[in-house]
Amino acid sequence: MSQKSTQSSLDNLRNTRIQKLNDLIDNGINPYPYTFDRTACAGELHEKYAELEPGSEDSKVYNVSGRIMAMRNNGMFVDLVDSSGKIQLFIHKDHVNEDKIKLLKLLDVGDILGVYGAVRRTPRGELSIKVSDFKILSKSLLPLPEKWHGLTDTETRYRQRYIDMIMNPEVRETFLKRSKIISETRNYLIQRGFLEVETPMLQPQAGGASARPFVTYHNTLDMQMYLRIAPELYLKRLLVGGLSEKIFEINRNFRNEGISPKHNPEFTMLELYQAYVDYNEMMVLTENLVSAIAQNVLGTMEIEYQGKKINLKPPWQRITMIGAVKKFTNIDFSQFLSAPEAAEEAKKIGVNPQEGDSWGSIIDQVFEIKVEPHLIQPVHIIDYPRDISPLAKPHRDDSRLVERFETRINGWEIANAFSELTDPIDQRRRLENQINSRREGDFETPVEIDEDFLKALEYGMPPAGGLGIGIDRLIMLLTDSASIRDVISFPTLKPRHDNL
RNA sequence: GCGCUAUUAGCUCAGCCGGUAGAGCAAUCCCCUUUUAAGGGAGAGGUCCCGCGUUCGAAUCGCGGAUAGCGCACCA
Repeated sequence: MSQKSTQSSLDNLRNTRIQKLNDLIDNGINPYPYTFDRTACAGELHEKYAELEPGSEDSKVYNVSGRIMAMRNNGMFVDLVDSSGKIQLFIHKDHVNEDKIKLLKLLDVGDILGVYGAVRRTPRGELSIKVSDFKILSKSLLPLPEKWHGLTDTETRYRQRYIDMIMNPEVRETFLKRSKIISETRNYLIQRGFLEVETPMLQPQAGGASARPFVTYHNTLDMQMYLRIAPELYLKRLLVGGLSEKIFEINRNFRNEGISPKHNPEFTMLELYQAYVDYNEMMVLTENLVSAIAQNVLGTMEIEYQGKKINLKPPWQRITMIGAVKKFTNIDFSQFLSAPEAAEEAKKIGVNPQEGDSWGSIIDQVFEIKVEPHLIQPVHIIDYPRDISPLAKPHRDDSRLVERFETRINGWEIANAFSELTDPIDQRRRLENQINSRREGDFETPVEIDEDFLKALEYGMPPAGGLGIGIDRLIMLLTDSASIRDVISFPTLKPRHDNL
C-alpha cells in the first residue's frame, strides 16, 4: 500500500495548509501573532461610507480584521467577515509590496487576517478596503464547508457549533438574541428592585418540581448528590431569610428525561419570588416582562412563530383551567368531583387516565390533549387542581383548587406561577401525600421530605408570589426556532467514537 | 425506551430493478486579471457509517449495531 493511499482527502487538504504554514514561518512570519490594532469593523464602515460614490475613495486608513470567507481573482478580491458583517478587500499589486503579494497564495479561506487600507467603493458599487498591507492573524488548517450551500448537516451543526456559526449568519443572530433576551430580563427585574441570587445546583435531595434527577457523588463527603431539577425550595429559604422581598435566579436546571425538539437535559430557568403579592401580580409581571423583552430585543410585540402570528401585547387573556376544558370539550369537571366520575367523563372523549389517577391529574390530562393545542395566543390558565400542585396556596374561594396559573403561548407552558404555599403544616401534609401516593417505578417524586425546607417555613415565610419562566422556550418563540437545540449553543448529544 | 427516516469525496448532493462510484464547490497546477457562487483548462481526491449474511458479484438486498433528525412515551 502506497503512502498516499493511507491518507484521507481531509489529511491532504490539511497537509497542504500545514505546508503553507511552514512557508510562512520560513518567510519570518509568525502565523499566530499576539495582537492586531483594530480601528474599525465592517459594519461600522458600511454605515459610515453609505454615501460614498462608486469609483471614489476616502484617504483615511483603517485597520480591519476578520475571517477570510471567499477569495476571487487569485486573491485580488477577498471577502473579510467579522462579527459586524462582511467587507470586500481589494488587494492589488499596485498598492501592496511585491513580497506581500507573493504571500497571497499562502492564504486560504478560513484564515484570520488583519488589513490596513483606505475605503473605496468599486465602480460596480461594492464597498471595499484598498489594502496597502496585511498581517496574517491565524492560519486555518481545516477547510470550511463550501460557500454556496454552506453547512446543513444537523449533526455537524450541533457537534461543531463553531462551524455552524462561521457559515450561518442566522445562527449567530439567534445566539446574539439569546444573549440580549437574558440581559433584558435581568435589566427588567433589577430595575424593578429584584435582587439576583444563586442557589445550589448540587443538592442532597432534588426537590421543587416533579422530575427524574441526575445522580452524582461527592467523594470527600462520601454521599450521593443530585443536580437540581429546580431552585424553588432554596429561593423560598432566601425569602424566609429576608435577604430581599424580591429575588430572582436565572440558571440551569437538569432533568434526566427524554430529549426532544422541546427538551434538553439541561435548560435555563428564570425563577422569581416577590413577597406580599399573590398570583394576580405574577400574571401582570409575566405579561409585562415578556412583552417588554420582545419590544426591546425585536422591536415589536407582534411575532411570528413557524408561520403563526402571535401578539404579545398585554393584557393577556385569562381563563380558569376548568373553564378552558369546558370551553373545548363541553365537560364541566366542577360537576364531577370524584376521581372515578372524572375518569368516566374523560373516557367519553377519548382520554384514558390510569387507574388511581387523581381528580386533578385527570383534568390535567384532558387539558393537555384537548385544550393545549388551541392555545396559540398568550393566555393565563388559572386555578389549577390542588392535588397536582403541592407547592401552591389553596384557592381562597375553592378548596379543591390552588392559586396557580400557567401561561401558554403557542400551546407551550411558558410560565408557571403560584401564590406560594407558606403554611408549614399544610406544606408538610401535601409533601407527605405526594410521597405516599408514589407509585412503583416513579423516579420523579422525591423519596423523602426536605425537612430543612419545612423547618424554614416554620420560622415564617412572608406571603409571596412565585414565577418560573422557561427561558429556552421563550427564546425559541422570539427567534422563530423550531428546535430547542437551535437556541442552546452546545445541546446534549451522545459522543461519537469515530473521528467526526 | 419504542417506531419511522437518513448516513456516498473536506462541503452540498446524484447514483439504489445487484455488475466493485459521479457532479458542483473547495484544494493542486497552468492561463486570464476590477471580481461578486469571477472565468477557461488539466490532473488529483472515496473503509459508499460499522459488522455479519445472501450472491459468481453488494454503495444498492437481508439481519445486527452506531450516530442523527422527526414522531410516540416522560417532561418544561
